Amino acid sequence: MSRILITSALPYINGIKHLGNLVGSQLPSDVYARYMRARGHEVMYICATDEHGTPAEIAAAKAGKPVAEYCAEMWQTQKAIADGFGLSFDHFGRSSSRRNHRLTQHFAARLDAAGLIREVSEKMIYSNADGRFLPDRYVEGTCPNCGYDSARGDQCENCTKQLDPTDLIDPRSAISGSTDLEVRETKHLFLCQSVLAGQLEAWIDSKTDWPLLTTSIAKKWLRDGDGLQDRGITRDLDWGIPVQKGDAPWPGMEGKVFYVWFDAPIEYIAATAEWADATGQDDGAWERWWRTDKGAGDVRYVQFMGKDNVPFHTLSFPATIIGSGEPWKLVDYIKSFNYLNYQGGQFSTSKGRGVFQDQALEILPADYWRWWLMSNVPESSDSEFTWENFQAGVNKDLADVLGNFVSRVTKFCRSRFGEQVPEGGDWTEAERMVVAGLTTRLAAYQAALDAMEMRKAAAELRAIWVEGNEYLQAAAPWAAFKTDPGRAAAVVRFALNLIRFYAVLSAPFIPHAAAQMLQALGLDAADWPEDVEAALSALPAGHGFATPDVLFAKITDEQREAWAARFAGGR
RNA sequence: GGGCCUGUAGCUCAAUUGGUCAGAGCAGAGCGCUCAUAACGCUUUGGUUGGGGGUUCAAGUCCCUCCGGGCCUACCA
Repeated sequence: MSRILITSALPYINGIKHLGNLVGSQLPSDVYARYMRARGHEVMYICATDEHGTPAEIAAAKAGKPVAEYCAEMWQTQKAIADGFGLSFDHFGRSSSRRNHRLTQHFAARLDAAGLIREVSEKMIYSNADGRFLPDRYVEGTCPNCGYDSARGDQCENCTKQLDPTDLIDPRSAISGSTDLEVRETKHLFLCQSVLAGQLEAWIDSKTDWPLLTTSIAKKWLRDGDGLQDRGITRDLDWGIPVQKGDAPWPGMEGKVFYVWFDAPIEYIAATAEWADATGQDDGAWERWWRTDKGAGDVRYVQFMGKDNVPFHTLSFPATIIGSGEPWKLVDYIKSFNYLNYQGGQFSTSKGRGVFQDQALEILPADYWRWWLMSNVPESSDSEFTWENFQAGVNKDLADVLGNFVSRVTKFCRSRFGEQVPEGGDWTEAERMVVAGLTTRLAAYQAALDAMEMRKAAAELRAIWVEGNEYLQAAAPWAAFKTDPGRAAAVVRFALNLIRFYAVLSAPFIPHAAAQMLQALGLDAADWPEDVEAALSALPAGHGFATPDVLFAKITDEQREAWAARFAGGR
């Protein structure tokens, strides 16, 4: 048994996320966590909301609520949605927690003591009407290059020229539209990542088994231009973690907070501490996951994220950890994903284009989404959601191949033998062949999941389901029943055991349906099969079951068309 | 502008990292079965691997070039 620490990238707090946010971190990490638990490993699976930063403040203002209240409510909402999708976090924390405040301030103090923090004085745009400094992208104006009138302060969307907000002609606040802007001098703390660049590069180079996507992004940042740049880790905002050296004030930094990307990854650790608090345990309980001097030496730590998160997880956060000089656990493997597009374009929160997580759960059970998203997860390149593909995949895989198998076996048994596992007959060559085939398939399935190759794992699982249909067709218990009822009984007994087998193996991907299958068989739980032959003999003759309802109703053409129209845009 | 990824059957993806006639699922066609959610099984059509050039005994894989798609470029997160 090993100990596996799993973190999913933190969803940002400013509203309900669309499916793209699920597919690249939360779902694959959940499949992995469920699988590893099923294999008997000790798992700590952590996620949290990422609550700080300008967008959170703006979203709260739009909702007409104090930001703390807004975040608390949105956390509840996101938690409920995560539960709805069956995400099995050991703890779903908040980056605004007391634990994260203390830990973030602690890390800053350690970095400062190590000489890795320097003060930088910067000129920033201040909006008098908004009463706040504006990040570059929140300053709009006319592009000096092409004349586009809605260019942003970081880059002109029209001509793609990189800009400085002070370059803009007639600059205005993107928040209020106010032109009452001024340049103000402000002091910020920078993390001296450049000092650690050599260590970081050596560390990245040692990770030869990481996805290409992960290492290529990391190396790009390490080597581009003048190499890894120092990074500002503080902001002039109200909502956030106050800049302090541990418990002590930080002279000159009064009224400032840490940058959201500094405190967000630290929340992985803090959320584990929140978990210990919530379950009434002491610090040792979470430290044994995170401190290599306190028991985390044998932990394998895996992170899941979309590609946009990779620089912060390969460089900034490791710089924080390494720079602290303390024995915190560094990530062992980073599984990164590309983007999921929607019907030929991007999912768009602002345009209401695509399916949002709450809407997804309204229209279909979680397992439909889990299955399709994971069997089409963007592992090697961006992938695309279309309603046609979604309908075809779900109907064929879940309804026809798996659901119908459960249906045909249980209904046939009920009509011929009644609702208990039938007695009589013995295994023949046919059953032994299936056991041999499934043993090979199971090994491939496990290998894919061990390697976090989600598409491959899904394909193997599907192939395992198909074996059941092939077996039934060949064994034809409906024909055997007429001449040799004992043989038919043996086939049905074997097939009912296959349902149990499928429930166990499918649970990482479709936990709700798997639970229904077990429940129909009158079981609360079932162990992962270490031996296929034994697993397929687990249900004895005489064991009662209940013929389940249709496991997966098919998506009709009418539904598909209605949804395609509803989610085309304009939420 | 710079960097990275990507282009394989109508669709979605594989191909042990340079090594048998480039494979699977879906869709299409034919046959079979009748237990089942008109479900299942078997067989089968379909590819000059985006175009062109090069290296090699051997290229989907490496190099050059052109064309298309995408991402990143450090204050959105």
